Amino acid sequence: MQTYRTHKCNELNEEHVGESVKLSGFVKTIRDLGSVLFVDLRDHYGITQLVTNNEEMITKMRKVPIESTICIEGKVLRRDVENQNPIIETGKIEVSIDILQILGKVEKMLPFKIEDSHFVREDLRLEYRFLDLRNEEIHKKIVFRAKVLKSLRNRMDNLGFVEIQTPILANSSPEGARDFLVPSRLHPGEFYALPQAPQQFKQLLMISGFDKYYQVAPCFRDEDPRADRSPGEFYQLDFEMSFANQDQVMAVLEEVVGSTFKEFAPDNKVSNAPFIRIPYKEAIDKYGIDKPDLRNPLIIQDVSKAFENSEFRVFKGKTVKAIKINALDVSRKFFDEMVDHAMTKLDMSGLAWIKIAEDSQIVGPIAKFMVGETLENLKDILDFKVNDAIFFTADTNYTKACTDAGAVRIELGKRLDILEKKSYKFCFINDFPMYELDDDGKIAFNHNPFSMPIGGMDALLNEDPLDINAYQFDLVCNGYELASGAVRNHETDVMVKAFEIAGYEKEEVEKRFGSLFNAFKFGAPPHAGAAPGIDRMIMLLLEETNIREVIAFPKNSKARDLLMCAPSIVKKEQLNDVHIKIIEDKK
RNA sequence: GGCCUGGUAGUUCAGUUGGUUAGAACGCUAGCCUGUCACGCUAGAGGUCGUGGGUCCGAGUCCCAUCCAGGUCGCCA
Repeated sequence: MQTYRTHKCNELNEEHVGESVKLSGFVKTIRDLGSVLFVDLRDHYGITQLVTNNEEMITKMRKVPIESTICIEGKVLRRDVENQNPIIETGKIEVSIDILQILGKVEKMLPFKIEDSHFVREDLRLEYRFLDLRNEEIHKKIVFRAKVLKSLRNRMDNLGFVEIQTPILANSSPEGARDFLVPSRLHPGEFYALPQAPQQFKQLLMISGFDKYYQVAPCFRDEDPRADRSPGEFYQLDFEMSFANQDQVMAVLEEVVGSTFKEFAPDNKVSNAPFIRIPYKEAIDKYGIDKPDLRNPLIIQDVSKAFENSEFRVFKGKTVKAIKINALDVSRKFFDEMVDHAMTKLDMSGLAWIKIAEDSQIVGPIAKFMVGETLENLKDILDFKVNDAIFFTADTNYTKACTDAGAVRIELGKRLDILEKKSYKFCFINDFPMYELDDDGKIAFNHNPFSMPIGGMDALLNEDPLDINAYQFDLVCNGYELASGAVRNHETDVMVKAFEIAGYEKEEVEKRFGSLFNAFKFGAPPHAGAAPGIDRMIMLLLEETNIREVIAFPKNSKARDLLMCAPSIVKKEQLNDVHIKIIEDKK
């Protein structure tokens, strides 16, 4: 039986000089100097330099294509001081190639140089992902991910959570994204759905008395991807707690997520618990978005009042939002480019701005309207000084004025380079509205319908639905939504009422989530939970902006697996088995 | 589905106002080289300029269509 190695490629050092060793790995590079030849041998652990000046061995080694796997036997040799390589762990020694065995030869031209794979176009990298992953930098990210996962599990275990696996072949979810469907062979015309989240299962586990559940849960959603959103499937650290309130769930997130960031980003400033809580409405007001990047110091202010009696028709009677910046070093060109960006990229109808010049004069395209009462009011609200500049967004629709300002705030943060460096700023966005008006002006759930309305039945009966908030919150870090959490609604009468307000009959509720609804009738404990996104956490920790960088085998932006060629056409027999007939797309 | 950006050698890219034979670097092949570590040097091979139409004396370059890729909006509690 063959043994492949006595040591890994990161292990040998001066202590081993003189020993006979056996190493296996990938040929990273061959440096052929004629009468002496060097090989960098790479494995998962590190790199060791091999050397030979034996003519026969040189000839043999020259024929080994780069990236082949080889096994060598040789002696550990000390390198002269001037020939040492401080960059690699094993830089003080090298190993002679006395016996060479080629284990796996590269037979085709490599599609790209392994060291450069990070710069290669993404679809080619994904097609040859197994080579891409050989790149040490990319390799490390996957190992890093494993360490984070282990740490997360340890933290959950230490807090007394029990890991329980829930079905992958599950049922179609009543709310949210499109499902991935799996046709049933045994039951013609019926389908499983891959879970968008183990939401209903984890609630059932609470009713089963497991008290604290968690799971590194695969979640499947058939939606278009984004740079920060994995196509098709992703992982959440899903957890749920019985007899717990919102603060207790937040405390778990602070402990688990916060500490994990501190552990894996030791050079960065990480928010201390308790994380700041920002009610949803306040977030929209101050940041124009429900996932604010708090590294950005700019805050949006409401200046509608200043324009109530203004002659400036574009603003008069509208919601007007303002962002004040220090414009000491900002050129006219900066303003023009911001306006251009707002109109072309942000799809805004315009972007107004003024600057307070050295002589306290207001300058800018709308400066002439900044007079009298308007100016006095603006000064009161914004407290601006010489060299400040102010950007305005205005709209008859309150939310639109806010979100426009939010987009401008983000862009200003980027262009002015004022984001706090090396820091992870966490906050909770809470008090999400229970309902919103849909496109037809009807009352609809703003998020999933499982959350407990704040105020319970009393609120549902006596308040304007649009004023009711839910025990529903997000954990946000540096502008990314990291987790969603909620106190669940475990009271059937409150649930029926909640659905009634959204226009659903009781029968509809029982039909769409019958199992859960029925289970609630058997002594459900109040429960609450959350689910931080694991891929996104790791992406943030590695300071990546593309989530596919932290996934071993990601799908591309059209949800295709370019390596395994999925999805693919299947045999007719397979379709017959599951009672599926393909209908040609008529266009 | 909408919008933006891109597609030129195996890879990453350049290619000016439309003008002769489409270039560079790295990789690949062959040769030289005893201390390299992104080794160096010499030579060579390698192209349907995504695809299909069009304008023009002439298209990598301009126009139209289409495919592919990335981003973004819709969508995603």
